[in-house]
Amino acid sequence: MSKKSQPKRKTDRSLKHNHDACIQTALSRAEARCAEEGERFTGLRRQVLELVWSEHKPAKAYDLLEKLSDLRSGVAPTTVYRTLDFLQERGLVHKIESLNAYVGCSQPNAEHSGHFLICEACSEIKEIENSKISAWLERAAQDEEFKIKTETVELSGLCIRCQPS
Amino acid sequence: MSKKSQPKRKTDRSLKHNHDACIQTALSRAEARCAEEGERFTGLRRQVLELVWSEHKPAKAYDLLEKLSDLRSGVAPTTVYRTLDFLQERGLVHKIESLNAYVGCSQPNAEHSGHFLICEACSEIKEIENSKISAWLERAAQDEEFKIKTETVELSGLCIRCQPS
DNA sequence: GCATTGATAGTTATAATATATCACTTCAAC
DNA sequence: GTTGAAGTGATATATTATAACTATCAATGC
Repeated sequence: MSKKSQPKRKTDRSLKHNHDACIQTALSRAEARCAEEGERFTGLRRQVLELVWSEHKPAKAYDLLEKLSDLRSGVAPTTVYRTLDFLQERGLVHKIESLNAYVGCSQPNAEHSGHFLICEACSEIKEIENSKISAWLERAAQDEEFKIKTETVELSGLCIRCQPS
Repeated sequence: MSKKSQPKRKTDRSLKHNHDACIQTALSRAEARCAEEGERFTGLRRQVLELVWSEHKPAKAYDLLEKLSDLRSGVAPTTVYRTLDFLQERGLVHKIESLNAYVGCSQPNAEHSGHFLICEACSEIKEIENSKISAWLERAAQDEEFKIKTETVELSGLCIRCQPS
């Protein structure tokens, strides 16, 4: 509600970034990605994605449901799950399995699974773009002659801001 | 029910191993581990662990509930979840987050999180003991100065037996 | 023995998460 | 403007998980 001007101080990562810009970028990318695939980026889909992106924290389906209900009528669980599925299939959001919750993806791309750092203290989630991880995991799977299709990698712990100094 | 003698042929990994031995080993280890920690390995705990170990496939809580009901009376969801929690805390079972299901752990040890290969075709789960994985992940997290406490690593795909040749 | 106490298990109720199914609407292509 | 597919609404229900309270068991000190 009161997402207004962000602080002037931006000297370290513990301070707020320009999150409105974050959201706008995500929405634009989503729009582009849907266009590429010949899919419609409807009002409902935009609203849900915007809600998911409202923080860098996992959004629970039923919380989205509640917030979405303030924006439009006739919202049921199906509405939310269907839309999240659509967004997931296009790599626009990821499901965090260990939390039963959803986060926006900054690298829209239906292929990648996403690897996450989840802070137990502040709930912030960071998607890590470490291309080596997939390579490593594939190597490990190779030892068992296993063919990976999707990777669930969720690392819980403490982010730098929440670690006792 | 009909888990009797295993096949004589044991030339490749696609064939059954001596799973009864598997279960017995798991139970003995569990017993030992509880003793170490001064915890009681009660009949209920033994039964649940045995059911979890009945296959190298993830067991759903409500399936365990049903099977457990055949073995004793007064079984409710709480019974199962409570017992699974106990077993999890001691590293005797792992929860597979992406499936909401549980598997037995062959390296009873409260510390390790477990890394899994999950076959989408046959459902078999293999826990991989690749100590390098944790090291790699920690290195990746270190880039973000993130302190990992628990790792969820679940790789879905096709095991060697289910890959089209 | 047996009373006390903490751990274990039973019981009931309900919360949280997710899917199935069918009907109605919208939109774009023809 | 008709039509067909995609999108959304609406209702019902399935699945997964926890809360809160009670009863029982089992180890311990007396």
